[in-house]
Amino acid sequence: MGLEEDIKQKKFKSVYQKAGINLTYTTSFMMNRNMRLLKKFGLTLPQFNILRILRGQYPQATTVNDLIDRMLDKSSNASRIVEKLRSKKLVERKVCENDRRAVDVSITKVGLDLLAKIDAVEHEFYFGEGTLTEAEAQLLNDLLDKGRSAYENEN
Amino acid sequence: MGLEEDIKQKKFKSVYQKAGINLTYTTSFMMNRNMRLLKKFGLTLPQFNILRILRGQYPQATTVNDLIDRMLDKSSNASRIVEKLRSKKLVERKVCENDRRAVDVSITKVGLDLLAKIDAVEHEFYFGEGTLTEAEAQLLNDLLDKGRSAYENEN
DNA sequence: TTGGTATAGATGTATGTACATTTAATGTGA
DNA sequence: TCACATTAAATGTACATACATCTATACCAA
Repeated sequence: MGLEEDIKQKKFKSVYQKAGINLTYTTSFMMNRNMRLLKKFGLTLPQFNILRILRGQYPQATTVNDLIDRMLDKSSNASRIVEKLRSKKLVERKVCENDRRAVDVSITKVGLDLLAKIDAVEHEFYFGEGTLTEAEAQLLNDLLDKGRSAYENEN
Repeated sequence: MGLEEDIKQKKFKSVYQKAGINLTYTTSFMMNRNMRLLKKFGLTLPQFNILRILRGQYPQATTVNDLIDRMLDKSSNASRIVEKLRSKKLVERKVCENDRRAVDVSITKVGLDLLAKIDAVEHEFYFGEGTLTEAEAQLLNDLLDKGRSAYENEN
């Protein structure tokens, strides 16, 4: 089914407008899907993203500021998400010794075990081989990078 | 700048994983941008999307249920967004005469005037000609449609 | 007609986001 | 050393989302 049927909009002003709306619709579609998958593991998407960043650094700790830098959605509020994860014992926080303003966050054994379980279904999060060929996926990456390239000075 | 530098992640498991993350990142990038543009007009993105749907139907009214059907993010909570718009005089609500459970929502003159102002900058919301060629934008549409096609039975 | 069910929408709750402000620690220049 | 700016993080507020539940209306079959 094409985009037109999905959102019940018959025509678009231009192929550019359609691409913009298609991007939003497709991403929202996949994110809703991923959210449902993660819910089975008791995680929300932003919680999962932070856990993965922490695993990437493990066994090093990561400050809240570093987390914000590396989150897909730059401006989200890492402090409160970390607190949620801490209350589930998935991460630990301790004041950084070198800079007592900063907070070192690290993933716990419990957190690592949970991520290991999610790894087993991780391929479900993305368009897979049955959907796009490798060349098509590469092309999609290139088009997205090229699209963003016009805005490099922003943000 | 490629995705790797933007999100400070050096490598991906596959081109599919990279495409998934690229989709999320790019869409979030553009939506943040659009949000900032809309803020100048006193609107949030979902409020803007609902106003546009209402204009598409104008002068016919649209029920809240129809709005939910046609919103890009299907599961959002239309009632409360409509109430925000009503408090700004941008839409009107009245109980539907044929079905007193339903609520007819229509855009007001004030709402139409506001959208007309936003139309003047609407091209800023999407990748434009300076960014992708028409053929590339079309290709992007095709890849997104193909990507979603594997999940047609869901939702 | 009536009793059960479906539907439209509103509402409560937990979570997250955007943004401004606050607090505490650090750095810096006279 | 000390005033002042900067930085890291937390917090308050308005808004939005996801989901469950509730209320009112409509439908439908016996």
